[in-house]
Amino acid sequence: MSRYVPKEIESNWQAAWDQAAVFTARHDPNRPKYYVLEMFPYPSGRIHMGHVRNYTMGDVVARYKAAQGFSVLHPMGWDAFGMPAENAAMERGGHPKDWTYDNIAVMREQMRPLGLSIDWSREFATCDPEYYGQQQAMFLDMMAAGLVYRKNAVVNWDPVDMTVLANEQVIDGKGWRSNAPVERRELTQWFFKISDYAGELLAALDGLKDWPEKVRIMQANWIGKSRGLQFAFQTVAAPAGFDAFEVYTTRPDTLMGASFAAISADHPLAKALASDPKVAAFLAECRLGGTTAEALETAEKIGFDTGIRVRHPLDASIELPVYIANFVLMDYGTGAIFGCPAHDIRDFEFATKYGLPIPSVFVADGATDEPLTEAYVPMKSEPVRYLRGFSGENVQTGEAAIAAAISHCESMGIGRGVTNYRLRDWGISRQRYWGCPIPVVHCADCGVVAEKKENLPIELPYDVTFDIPGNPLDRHPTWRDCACPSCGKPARRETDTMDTFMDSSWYYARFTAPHAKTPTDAAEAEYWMNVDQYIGGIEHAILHLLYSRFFARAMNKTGHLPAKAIEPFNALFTQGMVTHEIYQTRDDKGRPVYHLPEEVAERIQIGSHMRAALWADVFPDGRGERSDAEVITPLLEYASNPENRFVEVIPSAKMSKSKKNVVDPMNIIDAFGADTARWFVMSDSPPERDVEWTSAGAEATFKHLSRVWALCARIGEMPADHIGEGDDALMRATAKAVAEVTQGIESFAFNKAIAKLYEFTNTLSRANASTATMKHAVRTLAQLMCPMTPHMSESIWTYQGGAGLCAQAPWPVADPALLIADTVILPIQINGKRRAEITVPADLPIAEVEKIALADPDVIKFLAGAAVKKIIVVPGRIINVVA
RNA sequence: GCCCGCGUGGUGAAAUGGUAGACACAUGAGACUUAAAAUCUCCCGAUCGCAAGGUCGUGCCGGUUCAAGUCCGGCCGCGGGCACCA
Repeated sequence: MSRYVPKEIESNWQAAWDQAAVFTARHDPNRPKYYVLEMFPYPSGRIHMGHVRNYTMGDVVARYKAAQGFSVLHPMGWDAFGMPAENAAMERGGHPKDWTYDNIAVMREQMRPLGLSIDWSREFATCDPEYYGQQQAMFLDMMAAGLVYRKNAVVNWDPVDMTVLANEQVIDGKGWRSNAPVERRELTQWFFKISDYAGELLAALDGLKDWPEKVRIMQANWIGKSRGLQFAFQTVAAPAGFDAFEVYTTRPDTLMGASFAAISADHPLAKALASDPKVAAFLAECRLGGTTAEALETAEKIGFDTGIRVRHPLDASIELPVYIANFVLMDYGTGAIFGCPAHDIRDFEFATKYGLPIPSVFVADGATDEPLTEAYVPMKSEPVRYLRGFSGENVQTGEAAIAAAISHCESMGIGRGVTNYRLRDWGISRQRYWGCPIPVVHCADCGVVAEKKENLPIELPYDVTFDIPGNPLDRHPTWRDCACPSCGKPARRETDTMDTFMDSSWYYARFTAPHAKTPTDAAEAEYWMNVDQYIGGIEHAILHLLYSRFFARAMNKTGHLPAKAIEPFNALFTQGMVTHEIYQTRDDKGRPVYHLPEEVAERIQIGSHMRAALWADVFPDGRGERSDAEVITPLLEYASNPENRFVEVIPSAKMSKSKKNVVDPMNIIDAFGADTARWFVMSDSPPERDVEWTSAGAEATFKHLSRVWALCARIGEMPADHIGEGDDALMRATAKAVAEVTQGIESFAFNKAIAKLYEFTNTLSRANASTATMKHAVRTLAQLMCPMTPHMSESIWTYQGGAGLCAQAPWPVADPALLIADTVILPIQINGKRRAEITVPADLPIAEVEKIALADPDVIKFLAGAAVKKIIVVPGRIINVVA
């Protein structure tokens, strides 16, 4: 065994694993299965450090579970549809399909040298017709099951690019590409009835014990359950057919504070009034501006008095004006509200603007009834004194009063208690080319007709161009024009494609039978589902994970997944980002200029602060071939002159091309090997937290692995008959390492597992034990490191006489007897301060321990004659003497 | 505005209510070397002390407890999610 040169071993071991088909997932009914999945990548072009961290984490779990005897499924694929491919075609020419598959080829080749234990035979891309054809089949099944429908919806429309924009693509009210002002447009779109499942998706969150609490809370907030009263306002002087309209409120206890009613600009009553040009003009005004959060926040609250009045449901003598208001949403509740300015900030603003009365319903307990200068909105659990309404003069909390108000109204025949959800139906139509075509046909006679299943997949045509704005499918006559599947007459294919979130909502199920002629295979799904461990970024906490949970239910309803798979991910882990410093200088106008890490010289400490300089500033003719020693003096000289230009170092920033702080994993693998990259991203920081990539850290990792390598070589050269004294101690240390590393991996505390491996390595390198014990210890070390550093582990394993492949060796088990210490060191506290320490047999009775403790000279010294009031002995832990 | 989470050395971080800072990075000192690199050894929270050792110390204030980084209450700061949701 010579020097540690990763390049010489890594590709060989990868070939050995491939040859032995070690990572092929096998449906073995006699073994428990384990399905570990990392969120599959978008083929953007190159892999980045975030991928390395994500897939290494999954790989550690996969390799560990395999060593434990599980039949492991660890697949990989590509989330391959989406806009970047079209943008690339528009900007650089070429075809989205070619761009995508080229990227996939590059990234697959970049992933191979990482040595991941992936079953590549199951690989697919969502843009493969074999995949999206099955997705179309499921769409038809779900349509037949009533889970899909069409309706009009307001969207952000870019009039130049002629396409719908997602909210994220609207910047300052303008299209991100075209820079044209975005319009709100009503389009007929396809929707999934996810709202039907709102209650179930919320309730089932409680069962997801192995999901991060944070993600469950985020989903619960997103689903947004509320309980309230829905009732009808009887109208006065309204058009025919509008004798009444429904409103919804979560604060029915404030009903006596009503001073107006307001309806959405999209409300049927508003539309009925639009024959009045003034109303029509107001509605048009409401439609201006985007639907983004930003646009809404800055938008002024405006209203239009319709002249219509409604009667207060609790007191018919009170008449309230009806406004059309731009802040009332049609798709939440009933699209109409009652305004209670005294106890709602927004209503207060509105009432003040339009000079409406502001009657109070309650005041803070103990407060006097004074006119309000701002809305008084107590917490639901805050006690208040009711002035008017259902509670009389009682002091009550909002929660109790709300419940009382609902039952009071119900008993009087005014409305009913209703549960509402914020979650809206999932709009999946995209006016885009590079997505899964929606398999329906529009026929003049038959209407919307589902495509026949035998015609699937409806494949995307290749002969399209992106030189004109809009969806190329719309102007592709031979693809667009087709025969009606029902009557055979000429008809028009749906040219919208599906939201790419559809593609990622079921790929985990497809991996269980990637080549099946149906979307899934019942026997395979039964064996492999659910995903036992899912790993990915927190950015998918809501949309992807919620859609997948819904889609699994929809697949179950249409017979594509067993009932046990309606929650497809048993355990979820959300990993942090890999960050890196940003190096910034400023140009003459003070604008930031970013620099690549390799442009920046090592930092020099001058006095109390660190200074970083650009190589180019220190060596105007370039660094050339200067050695590290040759640069240090010029660097020091440069750094010591504060007149010089220095680089501002901004730590812990997300890696991004524009900030030039991206570290290419390929460079790291070239320089140090995959094992170093893998070990580094798993060490130091807890996996859920961000980890900062530092070149010093990477080098230190490489040095450590080199030390392990050298240690292994040294043990390999020990004479076979060497007898040492430390056998028992080393056996104990080995058992302890096995227990602690296992515990670390089990609990996703990879940083702690690695800390324990450092500790064990240090112990082993200082040990003087017999050759057999040393060899056993180093083989165990190789096994424990194997999930993180699989290549090096194989080399050590083989060199030390391990049988077969380390990757296939059973995970070591610690002998419990070796984990129990004979003696323990007990610190002694006196009044809570540590004063002494005693070593006693581990099984010594408490009474004996007390005796020894009280006889200890240090204890006697610190007690200084004071009487002992109490002595607490925590066995194996600590002794506290209270005086 | 509402809902979460987090504040520990120069840095990344450990710590079932039981010895705060494991493990590692950086810095410093030393060994080896003609020299450098590499490698190895030691120190490394603050403060007082020659030392032994003492005192203080987990954002701030208070509480519970024999014992609090950890539990409870109130502040301050940072981060994340949601938001015309009636």
